[in-house]
Amino acid sequence: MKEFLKVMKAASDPSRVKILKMLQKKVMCVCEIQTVLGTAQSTASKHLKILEEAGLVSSHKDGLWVNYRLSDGHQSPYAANLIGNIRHWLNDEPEIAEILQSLPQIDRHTILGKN
Amino acid sequence: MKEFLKVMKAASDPSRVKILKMLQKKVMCVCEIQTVLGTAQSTASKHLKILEEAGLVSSHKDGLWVNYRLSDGHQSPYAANLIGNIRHWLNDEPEIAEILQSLPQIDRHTILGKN
DNA sequence: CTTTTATATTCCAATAAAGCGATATTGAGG
DNA sequence: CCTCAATATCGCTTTATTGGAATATAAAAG
Repeated sequence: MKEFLKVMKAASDPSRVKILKMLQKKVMCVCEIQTVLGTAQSTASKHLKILEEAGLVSSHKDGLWVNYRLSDGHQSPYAANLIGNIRHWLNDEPEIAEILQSLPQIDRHTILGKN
Repeated sequence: MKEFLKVMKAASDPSRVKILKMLQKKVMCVCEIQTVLGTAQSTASKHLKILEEAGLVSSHKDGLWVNYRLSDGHQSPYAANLIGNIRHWLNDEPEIAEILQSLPQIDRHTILGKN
């Protein structure tokens, strides 16, 4: 039950839904996600933690960066189901479509004015 | 997006999940649900409202009683999906199994010592 | 039209969640 | 080592959510 509730709870916040939709397009680091969401860095990091603990997202370090990607769902059948469904859900929501369109311009190396 | 969030939020409370699992077995009135959950009447009523607004449950009056049943999901594809999946989810959770087993003994006419 | 019964709603207290700034951690590079 | 960059965690405030008691509504029965 707790496992199920974690997934539902993780999926019931707009910022986290946006993150899931972004990660459906590409692997991203925290600073990229933070930029797209327009939140503080700590906020983005916390959302990612919640998603990861629900089994919806996985991370792995690459030097200073932490890359987040959609989970393959092996941790939780509930997570697996949601990951599969959300792929074709919400794509027509203006809020989401706009974000997805902006993704190609988001690059970790140009975020803090480097390069 | 709001529609999706409503469904996820409705499904992220243990009492509401229990209600969904109960209604999978039979149509129930508020006082029966209240009894099984062991909560105040207002609490049960409020949970049912949240479930109904998410499109997960529907109600219809029968005299003084209000009968609640699982929705057919036509209001929301997200609700429809959850209703379909939850049917075979969580059945092995002790917390849920116990409730489901107790359902046959629950009857609105005997709840307040009447009969 | 008053009373009773099942449910809905309102109000309030307690708990949880979200956001942010500040600080801590961790890894890379001098 | 010392510093810098990316991320994580902590402390705090604001806002939601939950639960129950009390009250309101609505239908049935006298």
